[in-house]
Amino acid sequence: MSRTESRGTGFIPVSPPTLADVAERAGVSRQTVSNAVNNPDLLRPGTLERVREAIEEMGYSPNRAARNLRTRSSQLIGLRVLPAQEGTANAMMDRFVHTLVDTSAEAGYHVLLFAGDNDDPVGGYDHLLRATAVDAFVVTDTYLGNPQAAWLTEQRAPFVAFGRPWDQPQATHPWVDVDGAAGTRLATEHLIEKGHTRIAWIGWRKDSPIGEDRRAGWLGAMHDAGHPTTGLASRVEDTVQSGAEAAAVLLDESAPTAFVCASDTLAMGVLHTLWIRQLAPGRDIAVVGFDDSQVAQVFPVGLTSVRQPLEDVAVAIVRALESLLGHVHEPNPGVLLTPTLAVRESS
Amino acid sequence: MSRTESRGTGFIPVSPPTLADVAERAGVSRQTVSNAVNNPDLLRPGTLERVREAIEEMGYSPNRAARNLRTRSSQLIGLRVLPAQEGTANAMMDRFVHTLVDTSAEAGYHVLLFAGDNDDPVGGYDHLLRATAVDAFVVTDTYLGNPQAAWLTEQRAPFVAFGRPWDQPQATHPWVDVDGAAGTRLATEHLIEKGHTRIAWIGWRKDSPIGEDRRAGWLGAMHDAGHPTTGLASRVEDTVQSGAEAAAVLLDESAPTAFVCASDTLAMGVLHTLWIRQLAPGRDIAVVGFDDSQVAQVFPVGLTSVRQPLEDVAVAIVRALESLLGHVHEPNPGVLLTPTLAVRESS
DNA sequence: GCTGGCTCCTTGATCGTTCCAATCCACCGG
DNA sequence: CCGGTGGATTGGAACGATCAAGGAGCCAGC
Repeated sequence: MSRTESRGTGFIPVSPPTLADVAERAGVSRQTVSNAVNNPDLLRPGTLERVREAIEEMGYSPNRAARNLRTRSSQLIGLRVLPAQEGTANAMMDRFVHTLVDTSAEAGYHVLLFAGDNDDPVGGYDHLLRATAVDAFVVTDTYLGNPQAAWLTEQRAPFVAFGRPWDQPQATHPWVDVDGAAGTRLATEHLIEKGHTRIAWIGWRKDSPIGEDRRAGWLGAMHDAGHPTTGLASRVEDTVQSGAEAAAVLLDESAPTAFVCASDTLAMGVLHTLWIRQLAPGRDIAVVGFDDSQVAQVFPVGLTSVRQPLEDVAVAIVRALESLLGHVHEPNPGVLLTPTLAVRESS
Repeated sequence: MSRTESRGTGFIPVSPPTLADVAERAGVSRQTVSNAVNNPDLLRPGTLERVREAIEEMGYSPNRAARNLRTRSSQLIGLRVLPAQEGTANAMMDRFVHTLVDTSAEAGYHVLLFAGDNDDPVGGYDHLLRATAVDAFVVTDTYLGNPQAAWLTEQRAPFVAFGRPWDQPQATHPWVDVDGAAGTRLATEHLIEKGHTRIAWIGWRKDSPIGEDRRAGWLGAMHDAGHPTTGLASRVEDTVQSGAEAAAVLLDESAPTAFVCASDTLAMGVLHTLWIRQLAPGRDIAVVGFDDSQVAQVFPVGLTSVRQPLEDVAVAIVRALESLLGHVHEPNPGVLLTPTLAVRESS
């Protein structure tokens, strides 16, 4: 009963060969072909060879849906995408997603994107979970008060977070994060080494633990070096405009010679103010941003910026996912990676 | 035979309810529940109500794998992601992908990302196709000589291309593209309106049909206005450095008062040269870029840029996919959309 | 009263794979 | 010669949904 023959009639697309087709051709049973694919060690070398030839000749690939149904797994990892933010410098997700896709592929997984909805933060997760459409999630927006991590834990859904559980220190889910404080410390120490003593900080509002973390790096480095910090810190919204205004105020009131910013967006604001005041970035005033965005890279006066090791983050996340899905209990659920500093002309 | 009871023992995660579970609870057959989900019109209102209640109470969602197996479709759309390019201004894929995910979701599809490999341009496609892991593809990198479109056509795989089949005018696959020439024409006419007559062009090498298309828009607008173009065009690599050098040469030799560029990356190069020469963008020399990247948006002197309607592109692509997968024959396979101009201080 | 047609619902088969238990076979020691 | 052993292979069942037929039940019409 050759199925390809009975089906391959004219325009109707020929359906791909199945296990049974391959089995018939190789003169073995379905299960043997299945084993050849999944547990080659179980076959005698000769048989394996024969089956492999048949697979090759027929261009066989196991049907995903059937395998998923039987094994109750989809080999898919869900990643929620948020609305693209216009007017900010940050397009780092590109880098992260690409490595995530690459690394997942090596581990035998694909990445499934689904839409996020701020009104219903767990809706998308719920649907995919109940339909067993994905095996696990990667959660990237672990901002304060985000219910996703708690909800997923409650549902016993496997997931790995990009970002520490700031507001839930008792959380036990695996996470991977970048040590923001280490990044800003790196930036500040770099500036101190260049001879700066009055280094200002422009960061986010106090309710952002990520922002406070980054601020702590600047503060720590300044304290360690014995430099003053009073009047040198500012906390604003993450927009170019806010950064520009904060820089203007700081320049007027505290005469800093360098700026460390919580984001490239804010740094662009600083550069804007310098531009207006005819101050040359790097020569007159040093500026360091955060995220090493494309903006930092192509800006005429290259912007020195803290670069998150997003590739390493993605790799660590996939590792965590693997041990999670392989039912290997990982004793230490948290991974903290250290960023680097991309030094350019602005410092 | 209550399955949830027999399974929900202690730590073992309770498997989601199945069609049969819901059917038992609602006192109907499996098929009736299936119809309640997929063809509600077939049920009597009372029955439908009853089944819906059962579905609601049990939190039932159809198992994706089972449905996929039976219907021979995955409700997944494959999108190949390319390595993130560093040092260029362009992160427009973010915007595109997000809308694609949103629009696909409305049409009942999810987006599956898979890794691209330059050595094996069709490898990823081939695997997913043979495993019937996706229903269709969105092909974004339709550069010259790219074998994917032809290969997919040959395999009778459903796909929609973002980008015209430049080198294969006889291709019949559906595609959606942005009219680059219209964009640069818009940019050039905008500058002409501002009183400029010596408007220079900085574009890509001649072997890029997209680049030549964009160049044609500038050329056409200049001709129509009766302005000279000789010595005002330059073709270079798509890097900041090349853009800067080209701008320097053009300024020295042809004294343009404005630049239209094939990309924001090149425009950044122009701005670099202006910066060095102490020329103020927008006041002394006008500059227009292409893509409305984040760089254009956050640059201190906002960069006027041609903005591709990526949201509309994504919507059109999903429409095309729908009619493709619904076996509706679309007589006109090509959709050409017109970009807009995001005017900022640089012009 | 029987038929035909309609609406509403049910039953058995099927999609292509992997799990499970059984079978086959060669080899070995007693 | 027989039972035990263990590796290689097999056939049936199951995963959970939809498809394709096939009933009930009801009503109109002759």
